[in-house]
Amino acid sequence: MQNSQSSSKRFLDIIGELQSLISEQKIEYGDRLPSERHLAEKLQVSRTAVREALRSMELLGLIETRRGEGTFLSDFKKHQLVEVLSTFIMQQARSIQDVVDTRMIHERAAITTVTENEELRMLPVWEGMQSRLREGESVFSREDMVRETIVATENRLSLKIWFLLKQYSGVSFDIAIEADEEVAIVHELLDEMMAGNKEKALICYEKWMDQVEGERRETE
Amino acid sequence: MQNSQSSSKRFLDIIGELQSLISEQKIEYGDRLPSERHLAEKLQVSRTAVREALRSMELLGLIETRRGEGTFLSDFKKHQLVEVLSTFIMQQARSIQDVVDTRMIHERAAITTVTENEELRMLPVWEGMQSRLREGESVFSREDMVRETIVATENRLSLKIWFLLKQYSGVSFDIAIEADEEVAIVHELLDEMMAGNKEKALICYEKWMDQVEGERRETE
DNA sequence: TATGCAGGGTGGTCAGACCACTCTGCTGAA
DNA sequence: TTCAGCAGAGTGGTCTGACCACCCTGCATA
Repeated sequence: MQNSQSSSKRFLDIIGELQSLISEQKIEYGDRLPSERHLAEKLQVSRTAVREALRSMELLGLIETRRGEGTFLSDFKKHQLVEVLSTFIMQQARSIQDVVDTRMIHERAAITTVTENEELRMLPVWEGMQSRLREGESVFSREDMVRETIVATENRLSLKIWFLLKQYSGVSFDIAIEADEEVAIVHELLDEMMAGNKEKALICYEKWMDQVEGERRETE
Repeated sequence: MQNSQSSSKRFLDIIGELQSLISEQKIEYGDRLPSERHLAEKLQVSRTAVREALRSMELLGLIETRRGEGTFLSDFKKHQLVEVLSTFIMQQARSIQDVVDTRMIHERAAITTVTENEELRMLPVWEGMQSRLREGESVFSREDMVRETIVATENRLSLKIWFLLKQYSGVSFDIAIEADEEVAIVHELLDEMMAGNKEKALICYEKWMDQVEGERRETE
């Protein structure tokens, strides 16, 4: 009938038709969709098929169902988002290097943002980190350091993406900063950040990451 | 029974049980799952319910179904990823500003990468852009300019994320670079990039974005 | 006027049936 | 003996019709 998968994947077609219907009828986020029975009749398929499509959409957060009330379009325009993300995820074919590179893009951006913003530089969290470093608290991990920096930027989207990439890249990130050398580098990084030296802070970051990378290779 | 949604969302429970079953029985990626009928019997639910769960998982790319053969566990370690993604997507709570900021993070990173890499700076695409700018070709849009820069970095993941964010941010990006002022800025940006002046290139970029932002506000 | 109940609509679930497809193993012909 | 071809079992895909649990509304009753 249409693309490669053709006969199979009817529920994907139904999802597509639902999306069309939503845009045609200008259904806004929070509005109610037609009932399952009406949809089945309108699309000329069984209620079973409609439900399979709806459940999938629900799992993706596109819709929300309330028994006795109906099915509602979730707010936000997540549709394309989900679509792109899922194709990206499903295709995989992603070289691990891209994931690492992209993760570092977000990390560098956070360092830059903090370093260039005086208010952010004065946050108590940095002092806390340095004292924890000095005292050699093993609870202070690489992940903590980077995460707090991104948190400080207050860009929660970047934080989410970073978190996701971190899991993906499979790097042993949840490791305490203990080795003297590493402690020194991170200390320097923090110093430069708090001093507002963007270039130097970034250089420290690169040094740090190089070291982490070297360590990873050794353990292979 | 369990969390807030309780009675509703049975299919979510089923998904959970399936995941348990998969890990218990050590089903590897590519292996076949028990048939829908067997699962229904094992989990003591109807085949309908099992199917709704399976279709959801299929849409997420966790499994793959082949008529006449069975249901197979997809490869890749998508599970956590999808989990993170869905919570991220479902929660929304995303301010549009975060989206714009994050998009710019990727754009700045691409400019930086190109500017710092001599090989990338020598790509013919930049010359082409400048001549197109000079000749005032309206086919040359803001989107083209930025996209090509990210393409040049060869980080396809970053490109995907950028593309996604661009769609989201709702900025009129598919606009030709025509105004004299804008042409001049982009020209300068390209010049600085090709000269390898990272700082100046980034300053140009900020100038450009400020102008685009100002323009957007005017048309509101 | 205010309370409470009944009915209709909605999603949630189920059993059972049939179809289309794939694989396997048996049967019969070469 | 070998191999082509067919039949059957098993699988996902779809549909029907039914019942349940729940929510809302409006009407009847106190």
